[in-house]
Amino acid sequence: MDTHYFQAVYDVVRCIPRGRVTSYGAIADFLGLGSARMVGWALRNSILTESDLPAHRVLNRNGELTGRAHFTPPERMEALLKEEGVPVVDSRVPDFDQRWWHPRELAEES
DNA sequence: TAGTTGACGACGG
DNA sequence: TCCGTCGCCAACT
Repeated sequence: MDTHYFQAVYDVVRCIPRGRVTSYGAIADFLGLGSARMVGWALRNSILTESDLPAHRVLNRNGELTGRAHFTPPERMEALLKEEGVPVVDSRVPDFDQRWWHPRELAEES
């Protein structure tokens, strides 16, 4: 598969700090993909090709774990977040605002 | 080749 | 504030 932008998405996801989360829109915005759905596509594909990717740190803009259905088992996404100290209530991160991380911080660091 | 789908988000009523 | 609709664009059938 020569979809280079998939790799770009993986790179960003891999850089998300432990205990922090981000949204599909933030990644799409940072990479200039134009659509958050592209990020969803990349992440769905990552389940098959990038098993070590911390995809559980990517939520939708409401802080909901909309992608958990693609994990095996689905509870794994929630478990991984809790393991990192991120509270999950009813498939959602209550303090999403405070834990939200924008890829822009990555560019500012380097 | 064309139509449908999808782990989303912004906007208008 | 809540809900429905539309746009985004690549992959799949």
